[in-house]
Parts: sequence; structure tokens; C-alpha cells
Amino acid sequence: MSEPLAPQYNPSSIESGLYRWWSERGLFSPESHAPGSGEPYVIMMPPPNVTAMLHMGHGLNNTIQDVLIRFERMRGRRALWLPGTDHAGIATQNVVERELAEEGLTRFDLGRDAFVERVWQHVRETGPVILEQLKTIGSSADWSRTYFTLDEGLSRAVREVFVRLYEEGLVYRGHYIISWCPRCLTALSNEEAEKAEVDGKLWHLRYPLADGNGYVTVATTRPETMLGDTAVAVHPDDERYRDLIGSSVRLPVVDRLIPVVADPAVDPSFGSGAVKVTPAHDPADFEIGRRHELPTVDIMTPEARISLAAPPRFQGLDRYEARRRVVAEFETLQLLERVEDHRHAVGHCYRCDTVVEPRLSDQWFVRMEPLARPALEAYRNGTLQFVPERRGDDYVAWLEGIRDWCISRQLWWGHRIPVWYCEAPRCGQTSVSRTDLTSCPGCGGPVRQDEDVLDTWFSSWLVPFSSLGWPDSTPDLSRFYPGHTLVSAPDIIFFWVARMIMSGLHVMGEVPYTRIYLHGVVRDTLHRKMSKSLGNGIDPLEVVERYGADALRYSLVAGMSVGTDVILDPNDLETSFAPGRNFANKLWNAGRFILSNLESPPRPLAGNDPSAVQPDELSLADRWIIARCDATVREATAAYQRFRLNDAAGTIYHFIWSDLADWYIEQVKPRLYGDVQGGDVARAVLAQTFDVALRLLHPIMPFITEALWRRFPGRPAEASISVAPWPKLDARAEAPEALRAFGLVQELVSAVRTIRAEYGVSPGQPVRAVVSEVSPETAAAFEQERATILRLAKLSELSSGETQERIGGHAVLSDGTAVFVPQGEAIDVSRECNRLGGEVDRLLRLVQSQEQKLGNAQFVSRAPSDVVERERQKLTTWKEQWEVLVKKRELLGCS
RNA sequence: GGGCGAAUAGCUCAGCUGGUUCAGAGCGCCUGCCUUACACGCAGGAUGUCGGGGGUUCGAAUCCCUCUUCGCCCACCA
Repeated sequence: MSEPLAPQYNPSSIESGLYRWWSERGLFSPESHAPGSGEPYVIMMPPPNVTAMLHMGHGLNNTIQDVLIRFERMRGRRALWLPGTDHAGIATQNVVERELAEEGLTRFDLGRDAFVERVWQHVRETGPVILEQLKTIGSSADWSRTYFTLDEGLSRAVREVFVRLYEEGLVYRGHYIISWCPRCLTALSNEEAEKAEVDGKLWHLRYPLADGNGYVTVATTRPETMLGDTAVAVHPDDERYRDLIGSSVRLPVVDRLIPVVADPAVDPSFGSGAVKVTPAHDPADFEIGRRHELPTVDIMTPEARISLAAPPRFQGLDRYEARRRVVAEFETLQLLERVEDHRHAVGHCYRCDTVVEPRLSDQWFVRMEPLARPALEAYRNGTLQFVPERRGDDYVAWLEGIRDWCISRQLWWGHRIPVWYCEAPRCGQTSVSRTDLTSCPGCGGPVRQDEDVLDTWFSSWLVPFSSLGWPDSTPDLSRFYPGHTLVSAPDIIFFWVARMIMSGLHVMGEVPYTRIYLHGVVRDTLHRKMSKSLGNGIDPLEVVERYGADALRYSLVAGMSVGTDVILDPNDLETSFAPGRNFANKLWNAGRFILSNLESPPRPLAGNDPSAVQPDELSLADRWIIARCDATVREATAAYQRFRLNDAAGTIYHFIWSDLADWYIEQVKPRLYGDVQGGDVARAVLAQTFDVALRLLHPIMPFITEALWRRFPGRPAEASISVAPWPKLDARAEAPEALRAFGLVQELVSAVRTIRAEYGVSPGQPVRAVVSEVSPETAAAFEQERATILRLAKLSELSSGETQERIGGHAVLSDGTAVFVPQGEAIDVSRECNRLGGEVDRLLRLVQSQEQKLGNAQFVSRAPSDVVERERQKLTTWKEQWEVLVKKRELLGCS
């Protein structure tokens, strides 16, 4: 710890070492510090996919969680941030299938067991990668509790919940139209079929009436489905078609007679008012088909090629090729009435973006309405709070319109559905079981397990309790359920967040968390979501390498306000991340300066210790920085609590850079160098305020704050800032006075500096300053900080009162104090007159508008009296300032 | 089609309960400085019809209406 600190902060030289030190000491475990004390505070990390590589979305999401968990940990809560990885059924299976494809193999070549083994092999390699990456950005999760959604324990939870829901009648097997991905060859839930607007066409097709008297026109966006049409439907009240109801039309191309049925689901105002009915390929048509007992003709294979149910010349064609051929035949038959452009929403597989195909099949579903009701109630009665609030609207809308959840997937990678079918011919019993079955519980005959696996989200929706040991009653479960805050990107509200609430309420009887913080999405400067396919991503690890993890975190946090997106420029890392790096460097150097002046522990700033600094030893500057520090504690703490992390970052940044570094450190230098008295007091104040600043900043920039904090003299070697107590408020009675008084000192110094710059006085050249119209309080402040003023404004002399000199720079401070910096004959008087003239005009305008306002009887009578009083004060101040400058102009002889 | 949000300096964004933060910050830009913590720095400076229009109010960047433009979510008008 005693080696000298380099003048330039080098994050890579300290970050990994500090992280290792934290982990070795187990600081991220809720058991690690102050055992038994503090209420628990629990965040469930959204488990990244096992195959994932860290991207900015992870970076943002995990930085926010880490800030919150570190904040609460320092505030004395028993903080548990529980990490895990998700087996990510479709995604992971796709990755391994792609690997196989490169070897010229498919999963079917390997067979189920060998394929699953192959996926495990892959997952064992890639699984730890993302977690290691999360560590490099400083994530203080409790890695000793890391779970995997396919772990034995979590699998048991999955099975228990499936069986329970089945027993409660909430899990059922059904024959319905579901969204099917023809590339992944599996069913998808409604949420997994993402609607995207596409420019399509609307084909108007003529179906000839069976009696030869004309035709009826139907419109479709998917003409190929006509191969499976089994009816034409019209609205029962539609006059145009009344006579056709009950008759038949001849389905062209297929040459089949199909009935015209009347169904209220048809909208008579759309298109021709007649609609083709394809029960096997459209959910609405399926319902119509049901009501009219229409046959279903499934014309598509799982790969979305035309099946044997269609005429031979179409069989085996891809759906889009079949579409072209069907349209061509209609054209040839002169039955294609017209084609129009039609923009509409089409479902796309959320994993591979393939257009999904509505498909009729047997799947397992969860009945959602009974689960949604309590979840809705928990929001309405205020138990759940969304940040930002408006996200609650989405939640409500989704729950209110909830549809049953298709949970079976035709995949091999995942939790096998715990259902066995008896193969005995006369039994055929379906058994749902917590334990694997080898024979039929009904007849003892042979059984066959359902081939399908469960939706990945069926395991992740249980994580808030399954990761804590449920269904066993473990100490962790009783201690850490329910949790507190859930931090998520908005895109998984329905996949994950809302479903966890439902499972938590249903299984545990309590919501898994009460605050849901939904942050924004990381986008590029064109506001496009960062993605691999667009190639507009920024690699967080590259940022860590070049700027440090703290700079990455700072930029993400500071660039984001509650619920808004984070815009980063992939082509210009400097603009986004240099501020964080610069700030880290500033902090590092302030730390270097302060620590180098603290060879031994400083005197305590307060308390009963006889060596403690007494109040009357504090200078105005000391009292000022202590007051500023206190305000910063107050503001930063409030900001963290309100999830306003950018405010917290900004407040602390300003305190460290503008107050502590720019003013206090500069003020304190002569005292430290022994030129004036009070060095030990300055050291005490520096140590105290810097320590507080480091602790306030630690949640956002954990590495550099730890590195500096550990180096304080007298700090025990094992102490870590990550479990240091959060700074307490320490309000001093004189705070407002100190803020005002030192503020005027700052104004005076700035005024002189401005005049110096205005007149090109070289930096080394001392000048004199004369102040007049000084109130006794201001004079006292200037007197107390005379040395500071002389030094920082580079004055050879500061006097007050009138002077014979007239030529020079003039200014007026906010309290009306006049400042004069004599410039001899060298300067251009007309220029100064001009400058002052501008100021005088500005003030005059202010005064006039203010007089008007106060002259307004309405204002005086209607505005609250304190506001009126404040406005009067303003007028007085501006008038004073104006008068001072007018007098100056007269003295200068301005025209 | 339904719902929600945003528009403030060249860029990215603060501005929370209408009035002492009221027009701000950072980056960028201009000027001068290698001042013994830091040039990833110091000091000083310029830049705005607060998207347009209307309204409420003593008072509007802030509340209401409307228009424009851009997002996001939801949706079985085939």
C-alpha cells in the first residue's frame, strides 16, 4: 500500500486484483458482514443465457443492479444479489445445431441422448464465460449461490409446479392453433412470436359458386392457405350474401366443394365481407371451423412445406413458392380479382426471426386467467410499484388480455415434460408424475414419456423461490423470499417479470418483489437497438480494457435517467466513455494529493476525543466544504433511493470535481505546506470529506473508490469500502451561512479572474482589487478568506473602500458588492464602457420587468406572500447592482 | 387500429410540486495557461424563438388542448 501512486490512473492494473480480493473475502455474501444485523435486501439477477457473451444490455442491466445492491449493502442491509444462468432452450439448441451443421450433421444424426450430451458439453464450456465477464465489470453478486435452470434442484421445482398446476386443473393438454417456427421446428408462446409490420399484399380471389351463377370474392394475405380451405364465411346479417348461406362454392385449384357458412366473427365492412376459412392454419378460422364442425385440412409440414393433403403438384413446395404458384393458377383461371399492397403485422420467431406459421397441434398449456387475477390485484392495491410508473400500464394491459400459455416445445434441450402415456392398448392412461415412471400406474403396462420439453421461461418464472431451494423449506428460502427489487429491460416484462409475480403469488402466496425498475435499451446514435446483426454494438469488455470498468459503469449510469434509453456511439467511444475515465483520473489525482498529505491518521473532526477538532478551529472554507459534503450526502442518498442513479452520479461528480478539487484543495494548499496555520484541521477536513465522497461514489465506481479508500492511513488491512457504513447526515447549524459567505468569496475570485482574462493580463502578473459597497457580513467573509482570495485570484492586494483610480475592470457580485481591478492607462476605456453598458442594460431590463411584476396588483394579492417577498428581494438586489454599475460608468466617464 | 412516451445548446441529456438552480450539465467549440494532485488538466468565453399554434394563470420549458415529427408496447380486419 505504500508504493507511490502513478499520476495517471491505470484501471487495468488494479481492477482484477481488487475483484479477487473481494471474492476471497466473501464480501458479496449476505453472511459476510455484520451477521444477523439489518433487514435482507434481495435482487434476483435476470439469468443470462448460458451461451451468452456480454453485451451492453447486460452491462447496463447489471451495473444498475450492482449499484443498488452495493448501496443497500453499505446501508447495512443483508444484501443478496442472486445470480444464475438460463439453459435457454431454443437459443442454446440452435447454437449447438449450428455447430453440428458445420460438421455436416443434424441433431437427428446424433439422436436425442447424444445430442443432449453434446449440448451439456457445450454449456459446460460457455456457461462460466458470461459470469466471468460480469465480474470484470464489478458485479458483486453472491457467486457461491449461482444456479443453473437445469440444475437438479431447479428441475425438481419445475416438475413440482407442473404437477401441482396439473392437479389444480391449470395445466392442460389442448389441440389448438399455436405459433410455430418452421426453422426451429417447435411451438412458441404468443410472446415468443414477435409481431413485426411487413409490407405484404392482399389477394382478392374469386371462388365460383357451385351452381355456376357467379362467384364470391375472398381476400387473403396468405393465398397458399386456400389449399386447406373448408368453408367460406359471411356475416349472418349481411344482406349481400343472405341467399348464399348454406350453399356451396367450388374451391378453385383444389377443385373441392366447400360450404358457405354464417358466422358473426366476420366483419362485413372489411374487403368483400366474405372470408375464406382455413381451420388448420388460422386461429380465427379454427374457431369458426369449430362452431360449424368444419373439417380441418392441414396442408403444411412442420418445415412449412406443402403437405400430402394438397394436390400433388404443390406437395413439397416451400410456403412462399406455393404462394406464387397458387396466385399464378388463379390468374390463369381468371379468378384473381385484384392484388393490393397491404401492410400488416406478422409474427416472427424471437430466436431466429423466421416468419411463424399458425399451426394446429397438440400442446400443453397453462390456464393463465386464474394466475393473472391476483397479479393484477397486487398492482392495483399498490403492493407492486413500477419505476417508471407508466410501465404498470403495459403490465395491466397484458394481464387483462392474457391468453393461455403454450409451454410445450418440440425441442430436446430443456426440462422434459413429466407426463407419461400408457402404451397398453386398452388403457392409454395419461400420468403426470413428480417422479419418473417406468410403468403405467393404472394398468402396469409400458409407458412412454412425452417427447417434448418445457418452455425455458417455465423454469425462469420460478427462480425467485426455486433458486433458494424450494420446494424444500430451506433457511435461504425463509430468509430471502420475498425479495425486493427487480431490475430488468422492458423487453422481458411479459416473458419473465410478470410471470414471476404470478408464480410467486400462486406458489408462495406473496409477490417475489415489490419494486420493478425497468431501465431503457442501449441504442446507437440513430436510436437503433444495439445488436449483433446490425453490427452496431459496443463490446463492454473493450471499454473496460480501454477506459476501465468504473468508466464504463459511470457512463452507463450518468447517461441514463429513469426509464429512458441509453444512447452510445459505436463509432466514437471517446465521447461516451472519456468523461468517466477523466473523472476517474481526476479522482485518482485528488486522492493522490490528499493521501500524500496524510502521513498519519488525521485528527477526528468531531466527537469527545480530546484531539478532536473544535468548532472554532474551522475556517470558513472548512465549514463550507463540510456543508457541501453534507448536502451531497443528502442529495446522493435520496437519488439512489429513488433509482435516480444519474442524479446520484451527477451530484457526487460535482462535489468531487467542482467543490472539493477546484476549490477546497486549492484553498487548503498553503495550510498543508505549513505557510499558514491550520494544517492539521485542513487534513482532518480533507480526510473526512474525501472519505465520504468515496463512499458515496462506491456503488457506481467500486474499483477506484476501493483502491483509494484502502490507502487511508490507519485503515485496517482487511477493511473494505464495499462493506463500509453509508455516510450519515451531519448537518451544521451554520451551513447556510457558510454556503453564502464562501459563495461570495468564490464570486469575488471568479470576477477578478474574468477581468484578468478580459484584459489579457498574463497569468503570472499580480493585480490589485478594490471592493466597495461591501456589507459587514461579506467583509467578514473576505477577511476570513483573504489569503485564499489573494492566492486564487493572484492578487497583490485586496483593499476596500473608495479609490482615486478610475480606469480598470469592474464587476458587481450577487449581493451588490462592487469589484474594481485597476488597469492603469493600458486599457481601452471605451471597451470597458461597452462591457459595463451591456451589463447595465441587462440589469435595467430585469429591474423594469420586476417592477412591473410587483406593480401588478393581481400578483401582489394572489401570489403567496413568501413569493412576493422573494421577488421584492430580487428587485432590491438587481437595483443595487444596477446602481453600482451606473456609478462606475460615471466614474469612468462613459458617455 | 388501440395504448404510452419523447421533442430544451452542434451532440447526449438534466430541469421532480408552475415562481431563487430557470434557461443548466457533460462532450464538442473559441481564448489563455506545461501554476510542484491531475494537459484524462486549470482559468475564462460563445451558443437556445425550451418542436409549431392556441389556452389556463398574477406568473408556463413546467399544467391543458391541438398540430407536426420521432420512438415504444399491444392487436386473429382475413
